Amino acid sequence: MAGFGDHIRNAREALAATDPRFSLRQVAQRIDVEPAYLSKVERGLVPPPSEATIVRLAADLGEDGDVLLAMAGKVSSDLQAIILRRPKQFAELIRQLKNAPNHAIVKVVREVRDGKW
Amino acid sequence: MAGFGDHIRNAREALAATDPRFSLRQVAQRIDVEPAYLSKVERGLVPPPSEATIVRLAADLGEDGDVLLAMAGKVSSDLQAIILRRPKQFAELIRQLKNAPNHAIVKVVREVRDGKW
DNA sequence: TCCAGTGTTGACTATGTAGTACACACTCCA
DNA sequence: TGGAGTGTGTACTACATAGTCAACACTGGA
Repeated sequence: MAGFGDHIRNAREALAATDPRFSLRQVAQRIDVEPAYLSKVERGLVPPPSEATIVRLAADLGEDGDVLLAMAGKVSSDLQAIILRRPKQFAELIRQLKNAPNHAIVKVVREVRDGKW
Repeated sequence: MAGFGDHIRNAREALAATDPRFSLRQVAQRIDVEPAYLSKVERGLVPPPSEATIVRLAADLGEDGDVLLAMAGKVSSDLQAIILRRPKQFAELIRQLKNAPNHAIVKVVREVRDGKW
């Protein structure tokens, strides 16, 4: 398993290779945490940051917020809020899709988007 | 808004009306918390319990676990686990269904269950 | 050569979460 | 009439979360 820390370190260093603005210290400053903390996060010495910090980090590195949150074992709170409004319906839907192939979910998304309901 | 505490107090007292096994103390004992704590939970003096405790409580009172968790502002961790395996797909799906009418979600559930994918 | 910028170490802290422990007061019914 | 069972008030605790802060050692360019 790649792990949250490894992933963002790799992502950041890839960017840093061509752009000095992606040093650990400068990223830390932009996302408003101490360099020491980001260093520990990247090396997995501390658990992944809070949702808000992960989101800022994802934005800075040009990564997908939902995916980065997932690597940290978290589900975006805006998704949670949607689920919480209709817990029964969404619980059933999600459990139903547990073992569905990826393309099935994508297809459902498309159908809903195209208003086939 | 009804609130978590009010809801379970109502549910418990309704059961207690015909069955003495649903006194606050006896329920507390079965779900393995102190009576004082359950008392405070029911009156909203403390935040709702942990997921595990809510699940035991729901089972004891014959309530829907997902709904009770939702009233506590929590999404069941087994649902989270499903989402976390494919964060992108589920994030898109859920956001797409944010404003969909209830029957649309139910319909999707049915279609998936019936293997229309 | 020196210093600006780099990553890192170790100690510490504030807030939130999820309760326990124990005593108190009331009621009812045997 | 007194004891079993009821709900409640107050104080306290253990652990997790989400970081800060100050100081250290290394490196590359002016």
